[in-house]
Amino acid sequence: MPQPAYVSIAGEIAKKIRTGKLSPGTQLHSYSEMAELYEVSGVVIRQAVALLLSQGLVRTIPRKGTFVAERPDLVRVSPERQFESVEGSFGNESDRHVHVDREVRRVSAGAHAEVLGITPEDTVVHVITKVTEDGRPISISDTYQPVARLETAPLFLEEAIADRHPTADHASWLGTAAGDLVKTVHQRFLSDAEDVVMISNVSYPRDRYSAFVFRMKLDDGREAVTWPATSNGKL
Amino acid sequence: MPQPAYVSIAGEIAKKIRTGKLSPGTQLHSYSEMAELYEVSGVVIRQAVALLLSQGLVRTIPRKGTFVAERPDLVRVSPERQFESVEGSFGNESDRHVHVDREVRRVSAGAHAEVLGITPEDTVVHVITKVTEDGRPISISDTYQPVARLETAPLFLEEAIADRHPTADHASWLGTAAGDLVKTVHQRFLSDAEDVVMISNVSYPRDRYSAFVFRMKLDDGREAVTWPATSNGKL
DNA sequence: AAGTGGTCTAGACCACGTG
DNA sequence: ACGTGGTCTAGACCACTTG
Repeated sequence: MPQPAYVSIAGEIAKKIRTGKLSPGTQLHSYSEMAELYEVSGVVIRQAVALLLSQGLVRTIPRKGTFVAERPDLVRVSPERQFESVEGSFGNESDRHVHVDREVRRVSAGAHAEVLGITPEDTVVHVITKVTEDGRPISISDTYQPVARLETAPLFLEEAIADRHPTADHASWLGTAAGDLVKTVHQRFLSDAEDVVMISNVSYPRDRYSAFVFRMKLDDGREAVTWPATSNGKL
Repeated sequence: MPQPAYVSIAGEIAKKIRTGKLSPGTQLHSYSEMAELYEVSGVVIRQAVALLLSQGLVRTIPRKGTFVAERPDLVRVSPERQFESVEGSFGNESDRHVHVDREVRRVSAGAHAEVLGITPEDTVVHVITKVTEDGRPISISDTYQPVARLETAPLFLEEAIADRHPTADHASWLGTAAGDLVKTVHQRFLSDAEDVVMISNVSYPRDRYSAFVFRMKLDDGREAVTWPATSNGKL
Protein backbone atom coordinates (compact mmCIF):
# COMPACT_ATOMS: atom_id res chain seq x y z
CA MET A 1 0.00 0.00 0.00
CA PRO A 2 1.50 3.26 -1.11
CA GLN A 3 -0.35 5.36 1.44
CA PRO A 4 -1.97 4.69 4.80
CA ALA A 5 -5.46 3.29 4.77
CA TYR A 6 -6.93 6.20 6.67
CA VAL A 7 -5.57 8.65 4.11
CA SER A 8 -7.07 6.70 1.24
CA ILE A 9 -10.40 6.41 2.97
CA ALA A 10 -10.48 10.10 3.82
CA GLY A 11 -9.51 10.94 0.28
CA GLU A 12 -12.26 8.79 -1.11
CA ILE A 13 -14.85 10.55 1.01
CA ALA A 14 -13.33 13.98 0.42
CA LYS A 15 -13.62 13.48 -3.28
CA LYS A 16 -17.27 12.61 -3.05
CA ILE A 17 -17.87 15.77 -1.05
CA ARG A 18 -15.94 18.06 -3.34
CA THR A 19 -17.49 16.63 -6.46
CA GLY A 20 -20.93 17.06 -4.97
CA LYS A 21 -21.82 13.39 -4.78
CA LEU A 22 -22.33 14.02 -1.09
CA SER A 23 -24.15 17.26 -0.53
CA PRO A 24 -23.89 19.40 2.60
CA GLY A 25 -25.89 18.05 5.49
CA THR A 26 -25.76 14.49 4.28
CA GLN A 27 -25.16 12.00 7.03
CA LEU A 28 -22.24 9.69 6.50
CA HIS A 29 -22.14 6.09 7.58
CA SER A 30 -21.48 5.47 11.22
CA TYR A 31 -18.02 4.56 12.39
CA SER A 32 -18.91 0.93 12.79
CA GLU A 33 -20.55 0.80 9.38
CA MET A 34 -17.53 2.36 7.78
CA ALA A 35 -15.20 0.00 9.56
CA GLU A 36 -17.08 -2.89 8.07
CA LEU A 37 -17.40 -1.21 4.70
CA TYR A 38 -13.72 -0.47 4.30
CA GLU A 39 -12.67 -3.57 6.19
CA VAL A 40 -10.49 -1.81 8.72
CA SER A 41 -10.63 -1.38 12.45
CA GLY A 42 -12.49 1.43 14.15
CA VAL A 43 -9.36 3.37 14.96
CA VAL A 44 -8.52 3.74 11.30
CA ILE A 45 -11.96 5.13 10.53
CA ARG A 46 -11.58 7.58 13.36
CA GLN A 47 -8.26 8.69 11.96
CA ALA A 48 -9.85 9.19 8.56
CA VAL A 49 -12.72 11.22 9.96
CA ALA A 50 -10.28 13.25 12.03
CA LEU A 51 -8.51 14.13 8.81
CA LEU A 52 -11.76 15.22 7.20
CA LEU A 53 -12.62 17.25 10.28
CA SER A 54 -9.30 19.03 10.15
CA GLN A 55 -10.02 19.95 6.56
CA GLY A 56 -13.42 21.27 7.48
CA LEU A 57 -15.18 18.87 5.15
CA VAL A 58 -17.33 17.14 7.75
CA ARG A 59 -18.54 17.78 11.24
CA THR A 60 -19.51 15.26 13.85
CA ILE A 61 -22.34 15.50 16.30
CA PRO A 62 -22.03 13.22 19.32
CA ARG A 63 -24.66 10.54 19.51
CA LYS A 64 -26.06 11.60 16.18
CA GLY A 65 -23.56 11.06 13.47
CA THR A 66 -21.12 12.48 10.97
CA PHE A 67 -22.35 15.01 8.44
CA VAL A 68 -21.01 16.74 5.38
CA ALA A 69 -20.12 20.32 6.33
CA GLU A 70 -21.89 23.20 4.73
CA ARG A 71 -18.95 24.34 2.70
CA PRO A 72 -15.27 23.55 2.85
CA ASP A 73 -13.33 26.38 4.42
CA LEU A 74 -9.84 27.06 3.34
CA VAL A 75 -7.94 26.51 6.51
CA ARG A 76 -4.67 28.19 7.05
CA VAL A 77 -4.27 27.36 10.65
CA SER A 78 -0.58 27.11 10.36
CA PRO A 79 1.92 28.93 8.21
CA GLU A 80 3.64 25.67 7.39
CA ARG A 81 0.79 25.06 5.01
CA GLN A 82 2.26 27.63 2.70
CA PHE A 83 5.21 25.42 2.03
CA GLU A 84 3.18 22.32 1.65
CA SER A 85 3.37 21.03 -1.86
CA VAL A 86 0.19 21.19 -3.83
CA GLU A 87 0.44 17.46 -4.19
CA GLY A 88 0.50 17.18 -0.44
CA SER A 89 -2.60 19.27 0.04
CA PHE A 90 -4.72 17.50 -2.49
CA GLY A 91 -2.86 14.30 -3.07
CA ASN A 92 -4.88 12.15 -0.72
CA GLU A 93 -7.97 12.65 -2.82
CA SER A 94 -6.29 11.64 -5.99
CA ASP A 95 -7.08 8.59 -7.85
CA ARG A 96 -4.96 10.48 -10.31
CA HIS A 97 -7.86 12.86 -10.74
CA VAL A 98 -5.92 15.75 -9.33
CA HIS A 99 -3.43 17.09 -11.75
CA VAL A 100 -0.75 19.66 -11.13
CA ASP A 101 0.78 21.44 -14.04
CA ARG A 102 3.85 23.53 -13.49
CA GLU A 103 5.64 25.79 -15.90
CA VAL A 104 8.98 27.30 -14.98
CA ARG A 105 10.66 29.98 -17.00
CA ARG A 106 13.06 32.82 -16.58
CA VAL A 107 11.82 36.20 -17.64
CA SER A 108 12.61 39.82 -16.96
CA ALA A 109 10.78 41.31 -14.03
CA GLY A 110 8.83 43.89 -15.99
CA ALA A 111 5.79 45.16 -14.11
CA HIS A 112 6.60 43.10 -11.03
CA ALA A 113 9.90 44.87 -10.51
CA GLU A 114 8.51 47.54 -8.26
CA VAL A 115 6.95 45.16 -5.76
CA LEU A 116 10.08 43.06 -5.72
CA GLY A 117 12.32 46.05 -5.30
CA ILE A 118 14.39 45.39 -8.40
CA THR A 119 14.67 46.88 -11.87
CA PRO A 120 12.41 45.73 -14.70
CA GLU A 121 15.40 44.31 -16.54
CA ASP A 122 16.40 41.97 -13.72
CA THR A 123 15.74 38.30 -14.27
CA VAL A 124 13.10 36.50 -12.23
CA VAL A 125 11.96 32.91 -12.11
CA HIS A 126 8.34 32.75 -13.07
CA VAL A 127 6.41 29.63 -12.03
CA ILE A 128 2.86 29.04 -13.18
CA THR A 129 1.05 26.34 -11.25
CA LYS A 130 -2.28 25.01 -12.38
CA VAL A 131 -4.28 22.49 -10.39
CA THR A 132 -7.22 20.56 -11.74
CA GLU A 133 -9.48 18.06 -10.10
CA ASP A 134 -11.38 15.75 -12.38
CA GLY A 135 -10.55 18.15 -15.15
CA ARG A 136 -12.08 21.12 -13.37
CA PRO A 137 -9.79 23.98 -12.46
CA ILE A 138 -9.14 24.45 -8.77
CA SER A 139 -6.48 27.07 -8.67
CA ILE A 140 -3.90 28.88 -10.69
CA SER A 141 -0.98 30.84 -9.39
CA ASP A 142 1.87 32.97 -10.65
CA THR A 143 5.03 33.07 -8.60
CA TYR A 144 7.88 35.46 -9.22
CA GLN A 145 11.26 35.20 -7.58
CA PRO A 146 14.35 37.20 -8.52
CA VAL A 147 17.22 34.94 -9.44
CA ALA A 148 19.42 37.02 -7.17
CA ARG A 149 17.31 35.93 -4.22
CA LEU A 150 16.92 32.26 -4.98
CA GLU A 151 19.02 31.44 -1.96
CA THR A 152 17.39 33.88 0.41
CA ALA A 153 15.10 32.22 2.91
CA PRO A 154 11.81 34.00 3.54
CA LEU A 155 10.93 34.68 7.16
CA PHE A 156 7.61 36.42 6.89
CA LEU A 157 4.60 35.91 4.74
CA GLU A 158 2.00 38.53 4.11
CA GLU A 159 -1.24 37.48 2.57
CA ALA A 160 -3.87 39.76 1.18
CA ILE A 161 -7.17 38.08 0.56
CA ALA A 162 -9.84 39.60 -1.59
CA ASP A 163 -12.37 39.04 -4.29
CA ARG A 164 -10.81 40.57 -7.34
CA HIS A 165 -11.12 40.62 -11.05
CA PRO A 166 -8.62 38.05 -12.21
CA THR A 167 -5.93 38.59 -14.76
CA ALA A 168 -6.83 37.55 -18.27
CA ASP A 169 -4.76 34.39 -17.97
CA HIS A 170 -6.33 33.37 -14.69
CA ALA A 171 -9.83 34.12 -15.90
CA SER A 172 -9.48 32.16 -19.08
CA TRP A 173 -7.99 29.19 -17.33
CA LEU A 174 -10.50 29.15 -14.51
CA GLY A 175 -13.21 29.57 -17.11
CA THR A 176 -14.96 32.44 -15.37
CA ALA A 177 -17.27 34.73 -17.20
CA ALA A 178 -16.02 38.18 -18.08
CA GLY A 179 -16.45 40.50 -15.13
CA ASP A 180 -16.69 37.65 -12.63
CA LEU A 181 -14.78 37.94 -9.42
CA VAL A 182 -12.47 35.25 -8.08
CA LYS A 183 -10.95 34.72 -4.67
CA THR A 184 -7.38 35.86 -4.76
CA VAL A 185 -4.51 35.49 -2.37
CA HIS A 186 -1.62 37.82 -2.94
CA GLN A 187 1.40 36.62 -1.10
CA ARG A 188 4.57 38.50 -0.31
CA PHE A 189 7.38 36.49 1.13
CA LEU A 190 9.74 38.70 3.08
CA SER A 191 13.25 38.13 4.30
CA ASP A 192 14.65 39.19 7.61
CA ALA A 193 15.54 42.57 6.23
CA GLU A 194 11.97 43.14 5.05
CA ASP A 195 13.01 42.65 1.46
CA VAL A 196 10.51 40.94 -0.78
CA VAL A 197 11.97 37.58 -1.64
CA MET A 198 9.09 36.26 -3.69
CA ILE A 199 5.57 37.14 -4.64
CA SER A 200 2.74 34.84 -5.57
CA ASN A 201 -0.72 35.54 -6.87
CA VAL A 202 -3.22 32.74 -6.49
CA SER A 203 -6.76 32.61 -7.84
CA TYR A 204 -9.54 30.28 -6.79
CA PRO A 205 -13.03 29.92 -8.22
CA ARG A 206 -15.14 32.13 -6.05
CA ASP A 207 -17.56 29.43 -5.00
CA ARG A 208 -15.03 26.87 -3.98
CA TYR A 209 -14.27 28.24 -0.55
CA SER A 210 -16.69 30.14 1.59
CA ALA A 211 -14.10 31.60 3.88
CA PHE A 212 -10.46 31.83 4.79
CA VAL A 213 -9.71 30.80 8.31
CA PHE A 214 -6.76 31.96 10.27
CA ARG A 215 -5.66 31.06 13.71
CA MET A 216 -3.40 33.14 15.81
CA LYS A 217 -1.95 33.21 19.25
CA LEU A 218 -2.91 36.04 21.49
CA ASP A 219 -0.55 37.94 23.69
CA ASP A 220 -1.79 37.14 27.11
CA GLY A 221 -1.74 39.74 29.80
CA ARG A 222 -1.74 42.60 27.38
CA GLU A 223 -4.02 45.43 28.29
CA ALA A 224 -4.42 46.19 24.63
CA VAL A 225 -6.76 43.31 24.08
CA THR A 226 -10.31 44.39 23.56
CA TRP A 227 -12.18 42.79 26.38
CA PRO A 228 -15.65 44.19 26.46
CA ALA A 229 -16.89 42.33 29.46
CA THR A 230 -14.68 44.08 31.95
CA SER A 231 -14.65 47.75 32.62
CA ASN A 232 -11.06 48.58 31.83
CA GLY A 233 -10.15 45.83 29.41
CA LYS A 234 -7.77 44.19 31.81
CA LEU A 235 -7.60 40.48 31.64
CA MET B 1 -12.52 13.13 35.33
CA PRO B 2 -13.91 16.38 33.98
CA GLN B 3 -12.03 16.23 30.71
CA PRO B 4 -10.48 13.49 28.62
CA ALA B 5 -7.07 12.29 29.57
CA TYR B 6 -5.51 13.25 26.28
CA VAL B 7 -6.73 16.84 26.70
CA SER B 8 -5.29 17.04 30.18
CA ILE B 9 -1.99 15.61 29.07
CA ALA B 10 -1.79 17.89 26.06
CA GLY B 11 -2.72 20.83 28.27
CA GLU B 12 -0.04 19.96 30.74
CA ILE B 13 2.60 19.90 28.05
CA ALA B 14 1.19 22.95 26.30
CA LYS B 15 1.43 24.93 29.49
CA LYS B 16 5.08 24.04 29.92
CA ILE B 17 5.76 25.17 26.38
CA ARG B 18 3.84 28.42 26.65
CA THR B 19 5.40 29.31 29.96
CA GLY B 20 8.82 28.64 28.55
CA LYS B 21 9.67 25.69 30.75
CA LEU B 22 10.16 23.81 27.53
CA SER B 23 12.04 25.85 25.00
CA PRO B 24 11.86 25.39 21.22
CA GLY B 25 13.88 22.48 19.98
CA THR B 26 13.62 20.54 23.20
CA GLN B 27 12.94 16.89 22.69
CA LEU B 28 9.94 15.48 24.48
CA HIS B 29 9.72 12.02 25.93
CA SER B 30 8.99 9.26 23.48
CA TYR B 31 5.48 7.93 23.13
CA SER B 32 6.23 4.86 25.14
CA GLU B 33 7.90 6.87 27.88
CA MET B 34 4.93 9.20 28.06
CA ALA B 35 2.51 6.32 28.15
CA GLU B 36 4.29 4.99 31.17
CA LEU B 37 4.70 8.43 32.72
CA TYR B 38 1.05 9.37 32.47
CA GLU B 39 -0.14 5.83 32.98
CA VAL B 40 -2.28 5.64 29.88
CA SER B 41 -2.16 3.58 26.71
CA GLY B 42 -0.21 4.56 23.64
CA VAL B 43 -3.29 5.67 21.74
CA VAL B 44 -4.05 8.32 24.33
CA ILE B 45 -0.55 9.74 24.09
CA ARG B 46 -0.88 9.83 20.35
CA GLN B 47 -4.14 11.71 20.67
CA ALA B 48 -2.49 14.20 22.98
CA VAL B 49 0.44 14.75 20.65
CA ALA B 50 -1.95 15.06 17.71
CA LEU B 51 -3.65 17.88 19.58
CA LEU B 52 -0.36 19.62 20.19
CA LEU B 53 0.58 19.15 16.55
CA SER B 54 -2.67 20.71 15.41
CA GLN B 55 -1.87 23.69 17.59
CA GLY B 56 1.57 23.98 16.12
CA LEU B 57 3.20 23.57 19.50
CA VAL B 58 5.27 20.53 18.69
CA ARG B 59 6.44 18.76 15.64
CA THR B 60 7.33 15.15 15.20
CA ILE B 61 10.15 13.73 13.17
CA PRO B 62 9.72 10.07 12.29
CA ARG B 63 12.23 7.79 13.90
CA LYS B 64 13.73 10.68 15.78
CA GLY B 65 11.25 12.05 18.22
CA THR B 66 8.88 14.81 19.21
CA PHE B 67 10.18 18.34 19.59
CA VAL B 68 8.92 21.66 20.82
CA ALA B 69 8.23 23.82 17.78
CA GLU B 70 8.81 27.45 17.19
CA ARG B 71 5.39 28.92 17.69
CA PRO B 72 4.70 30.88 14.55
CA ASP B 73 2.97 34.10 15.36
CA LEU B 74 0.13 35.11 13.16
CA VAL B 75 -0.57 38.79 13.24
CA ARG B 76 -3.27 40.54 11.33
CA VAL B 77 -2.13 43.96 10.35
CA SER B 78 -5.29 45.28 8.81
CA PRO B 79 -7.99 46.39 8.41
CA GLU B 80 -8.15 46.72 12.15
CA ARG B 81 -5.73 45.84 14.86
CA GLN B 82 -7.62 43.30 16.83
CA PHE B 83 -5.23 43.53 19.72
CA GLU B 84 -5.95 47.11 20.42
CA SER B 85 -9.13 48.63 21.63
CA VAL B 86 -11.27 50.23 19.00
CA GLU B 87 -10.51 53.60 20.48
CA GLY B 88 -6.84 52.84 20.34
CA SER B 89 -6.78 51.91 16.71
CA PHE B 90 -8.76 54.88 15.55
CA GLY B 91 -8.18 57.41 18.26
CA ASN B 92 -4.96 58.91 17.03
CA GLU B 93 -6.33 59.72 13.65
CA SER B 94 -7.17 63.09 15.06
CA ASP B 95 -8.41 64.74 11.93
CA ARG B 96 -11.36 62.42 11.70
CA HIS B 97 -14.31 62.15 13.93
CA VAL B 98 -14.46 58.59 15.02
CA HIS B 99 -17.24 57.63 17.33
CA VAL B 100 -17.62 54.33 19.14
CA ASP B 101 -20.97 53.27 20.48
CA ARG B 102 -21.17 50.28 22.74
CA GLU B 103 -24.19 48.52 24.14
CA VAL B 104 -23.81 45.89 26.81
CA ARG B 105 -26.61 43.62 27.91
CA ARG B 106 -27.09 40.22 29.39
CA VAL B 107 -29.20 37.79 27.42
CA SER B 108 -29.70 34.07 27.14
CA ALA B 109 -27.40 32.37 24.70
CA GLY B 110 -30.12 31.13 22.36
CA ALA B 111 -28.80 30.25 18.94
CA HIS B 112 -25.22 31.00 19.92
CA ALA B 113 -25.20 28.30 22.56
CA GLU B 114 -23.90 25.59 20.29
CA VAL B 115 -20.81 27.46 19.18
CA LEU B 116 -20.06 28.49 22.74
CA GLY B 117 -20.55 25.01 24.05
CA ILE B 118 -23.27 25.96 26.52
CA THR B 119 -27.00 25.53 26.72
CA PRO B 120 -29.39 28.06 25.14
CA GLU B 121 -30.64 29.03 28.58
CA ASP B 122 -27.24 30.06 29.85
CA THR B 123 -26.61 33.75 30.25
CA VAL B 124 -24.16 35.53 28.01
CA VAL B 125 -22.91 39.07 27.86
CA HIS B 126 -23.85 40.56 24.53
CA VAL B 127 -21.89 43.58 23.39
CA ILE B 128 -22.82 45.52 20.29
CA THR B 129 -20.12 47.82 19.06
CA LYS B 130 -20.77 50.38 16.35
CA VAL B 131 -18.04 52.54 14.91
CA THR B 132 -18.66 55.60 12.80
CA GLU B 133 -16.26 57.93 11.09
CA ASP B 134 -17.51 61.38 10.24
CA GLY B 135 -20.99 60.00 10.77
CA ARG B 136 -20.55 57.18 8.27
CA PRO B 137 -20.71 53.59 9.53
CA ILE B 138 -17.42 51.75 9.53
CA SER B 139 -18.17 48.56 11.36
CA ILE B 140 -20.62 46.81 13.61
CA SER B 141 -19.96 43.80 15.73
CA ASP B 142 -21.80 41.44 18.03
CA THR B 143 -19.82 39.83 20.80
CA TYR B 144 -21.12 37.04 22.98
CA GLN B 145 -19.41 35.83 26.10
CA PRO B 146 -20.86 33.39 28.63
CA VAL B 147 -20.97 34.91 32.08
CA ALA B 148 -19.42 31.72 33.36
CA ARG B 149 -16.31 32.50 31.35
CA LEU B 150 -15.91 36.15 32.09
CA GLU B 151 -12.74 35.46 33.96
CA THR B 152 -11.28 33.04 31.46
CA ALA B 153 -8.50 34.57 29.45
CA PRO B 154 -8.42 33.71 25.77
CA LEU B 155 -5.15 32.46 24.39
CA PHE B 156 -5.99 31.88 20.78
CA LEU B 157 -8.05 33.59 18.21
CA GLU B 158 -9.49 31.95 15.14
CA GLU B 159 -10.82 34.15 12.42
CA ALA B 160 -12.88 33.20 9.44
CA ILE B 161 -13.15 35.94 6.88
CA ALA B 162 -15.65 35.93 4.09
CA ASP B 163 -18.13 37.96 2.15
CA ARG B 164 -21.50 37.06 3.57
CA HIS B 165 -25.05 38.25 3.74
CA PRO B 166 -25.23 40.27 6.92
CA THR B 167 -27.75 39.88 9.68
CA ALA B 168 -30.71 42.20 9.50
CA ASP B 169 -29.31 44.40 12.25
CA HIS B 170 -25.94 44.70 10.62
CA ALA B 171 -27.41 45.39 7.21
CA SER B 172 -29.72 48.10 8.44
CA TRP B 173 -27.03 49.86 10.41
CA LEU B 174 -24.44 49.68 7.66
CA GLY B 175 -27.10 50.87 5.27
CA THR B 176 -26.50 48.21 2.68
CA ALA B 177 -29.07 47.29 0.11
CA ALA B 178 -31.02 44.09 0.58
CA GLY B 179 -29.07 41.18 -0.78
CA ASP B 180 -25.77 43.01 -0.64
CA LEU B 181 -22.76 41.21 0.72
CA VAL B 182 -20.57 42.62 3.46
CA LYS B 183 -17.13 41.66 4.63
CA THR B 184 -17.41 39.60 7.76
CA VAL B 185 -14.95 38.41 10.34
CA HIS B 186 -16.14 35.61 12.57
CA GLN B 187 -13.93 35.30 15.57
CA ARG B 188 -13.63 32.51 18.07
CA PHE B 189 -11.56 33.23 21.13
CA LEU B 190 -10.22 30.04 22.64
CA SER B 191 -8.81 29.32 26.02
CA ASP B 192 -5.92 27.09 26.83
CA ALA B 193 -8.20 24.09 26.96
CA GLU B 194 -9.66 24.78 23.54
CA ASP B 195 -12.91 25.99 25.01
CA VAL B 196 -14.62 28.82 23.22
CA VAL B 197 -14.45 31.77 25.56
CA MET B 198 -16.06 34.34 23.34
CA ILE B 199 -17.33 34.78 19.82
CA SER B 200 -17.57 37.93 17.80
CA ASN B 201 -19.14 38.64 14.45
CA VAL B 202 -17.95 41.77 12.74
CA SER B 203 -19.32 43.29 9.56
CA TYR B 204 -17.70 45.93 7.39
CA PRO B 205 -19.10 47.67 4.36
CA ARG B 206 -17.88 45.68 1.45
CA ASP B 207 -16.29 48.60 -0.31
CA ARG B 208 -14.37 49.97 2.62
CA TYR B 209 -11.58 47.46 2.56
CA SER B 210 -10.40 45.80 -0.58
CA ALA B 211 -8.58 43.05 1.17
CA PHE B 212 -7.71 41.49 4.46
CA VAL B 213 -4.03 41.37 5.08
CA PHE B 214 -2.40 38.91 7.36
CA ARG B 215 1.19 38.70 8.30
CA MET B 216 2.73 35.63 9.75
CA LYS B 217 6.13 34.43 10.71
CA LEU B 218 7.54 31.51 8.80
CA ASP B 219 9.86 28.80 9.88
CA ASP B 220 13.09 29.20 8.12
CA GLY B 221 13.67 26.74 5.34
CA ARG B 222 15.71 24.34 7.37
CA GLU B 223 14.18 21.86 9.69
CA ALA B 224 12.47 24.15 12.09
CA VAL B 225 13.69 22.26 15.06
CA THR B 226 17.13 23.01 16.36
CA TRP B 227 18.68 19.67 16.09
CA PRO B 228 20.16 17.86 17.86
CA ALA B 229 18.61 18.86 21.11
CA THR B 230 20.89 19.20 24.06
CA SER B 231 21.67 15.96 25.76
CA ASN B 232 19.87 16.87 28.94
CA GLY B 233 17.15 18.75 27.17
CA LYS B 234 14.54 16.16 27.80
CA LEU B 235 11.66 17.77 29.64
C1' DA C 1 20.32 -4.08 18.74
C1' DA C 2 17.48 -0.78 20.60
C1' DG C 3 14.39 2.83 20.10
C1' DT C 4 11.54 6.04 17.35
C1' DG C 5 7.16 7.72 15.35
C1' DG C 6 3.45 5.87 12.09
C1' DT C 7 0.05 2.68 11.42
C1' DC C 8 -3.14 -0.85 12.76
C1' DT C 9 -6.05 -4.71 15.20
C1' DA C 10 -9.81 -6.15 18.13
C1' DG C 11 -11.87 -5.42 21.34
C1' DA C 12 -14.24 -2.23 25.46
C1' DC C 13 -17.23 1.27 28.30
C1' DC C 14 -19.59 5.73 28.47
C1' DA C 15 -23.35 9.41 27.95
C1' DC C 16 -26.73 10.55 25.35
C1' DG C 17 -30.45 10.76 21.22
C1' DT C 18 -33.66 8.34 18.78
C1' DG C 19 -37.32 5.26 17.99
C1' DA D 1 -33.22 -0.96 23.79
C1' DC D 2 -30.26 0.30 20.46
C1' DG D 3 -26.98 3.04 17.90
C1' DT D 4 -24.08 7.06 18.00
C1' DG D 5 -19.61 9.44 18.45
C1' DG D 6 -15.96 9.94 22.17
C1' DT D 7 -12.67 7.78 24.74
C1' DC D 8 -9.65 4.09 26.02
C1' DT D 9 -6.94 -0.57 26.63
C1' DA D 10 -3.24 -3.69 25.36
C1' DG D 11 -1.16 -5.27 22.46
C1' DA D 12 1.25 -5.55 17.27
C1' DC D 13 4.38 -4.77 12.91
C1' DC D 14 6.87 -1.50 9.96
C1' DA D 15 10.78 1.49 8.17
C1' DC D 16 14.05 3.84 9.68
C1' DT D 17 17.74 6.23 12.75
C1' DT D 18 21.02 6.00 16.32
C1' DG D 19 24.56 4.19 19.06
